[in-house]
Amino acid sequence: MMISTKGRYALSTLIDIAQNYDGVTPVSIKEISERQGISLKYLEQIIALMVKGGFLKSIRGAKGGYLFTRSISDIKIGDILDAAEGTLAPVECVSGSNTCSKSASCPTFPLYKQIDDAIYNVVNKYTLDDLVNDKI
Amino acid sequence: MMISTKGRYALSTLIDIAQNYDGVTPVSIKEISERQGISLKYLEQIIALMVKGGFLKSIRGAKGGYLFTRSISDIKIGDILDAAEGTLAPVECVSGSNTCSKSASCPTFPLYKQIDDAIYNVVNKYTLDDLVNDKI
DNA sequence: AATATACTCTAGTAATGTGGTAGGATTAGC
DNA sequence: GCTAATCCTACCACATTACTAGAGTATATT
Repeated sequence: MMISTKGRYALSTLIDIAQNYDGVTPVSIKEISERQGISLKYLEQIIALMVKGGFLKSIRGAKGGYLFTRSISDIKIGDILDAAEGTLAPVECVSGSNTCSKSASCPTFPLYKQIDDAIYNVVNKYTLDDLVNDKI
Repeated sequence: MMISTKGRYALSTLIDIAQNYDGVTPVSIKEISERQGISLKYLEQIIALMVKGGFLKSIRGAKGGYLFTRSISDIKIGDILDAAEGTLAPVECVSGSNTCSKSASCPTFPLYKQIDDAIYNVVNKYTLDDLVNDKI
């Protein structure tokens, strides 16, 4: 399973916020936790990754919660999953910039690269808006 | 990393056998272990998966080793990786036959399904022969 | 027949990653 | 000042991964 609960909960959480934001009051972790059935404390950590990733901003204190920093049609699924999981690379040798030094002579490298490309091709094709509004 | 050492070693091992089989003497674990830099004992277990998967057959005793059961152009990469890893599914809900029961109403399911399809589309497009002879 | 070589099977184990839990500090609305 | 909420960091149980180890079985060669 290359996408752990972190990535899946992150996606579900952002979808939840998109669907439940009334336009005024920020969405609290407690609400999301109850609706999605995710432990409040674990969710805190996942949401922290989403804030760090720049998708959400927080409003502290009573009546606080989270809001999107920009339109959900500007947030790519691949960016969310990368922020939550670190990377979606199928093997380390094709992970981001640290491409393996022996790749030129490695008979398996082109395969791993194609798998990696295929995955990112899908997740970078869709935005959060596509998921929320069933455009996929 | 969705492809662990098991899957990677399995692939490298099969490629090694294809490249080093002289047409007469079976290829021994010891040889492969030395060439590929994989512990002999760990390799035993990985090769056992390849025998179980039907790609290799063993010749026991002195001068024994392993041979392919069929042409390497008839062995799909996806089948090798499935035999080694169990599954390549990115999330459990799209893994083989045990598709999630709530998939119809799940906003993320179509995404996971597309990722899964994209991965298998690549690994089922190539055979071991393609990797051995740089046709990829 | 003895020996060495090589596969077979099963158990154990260290290191790592996953999926949390816990507690307290900080901030802001009322 | 009380309460609701985020923030921060430490800790921990469990599962998986990546091996190591050892005893057993088969067979080619001498």
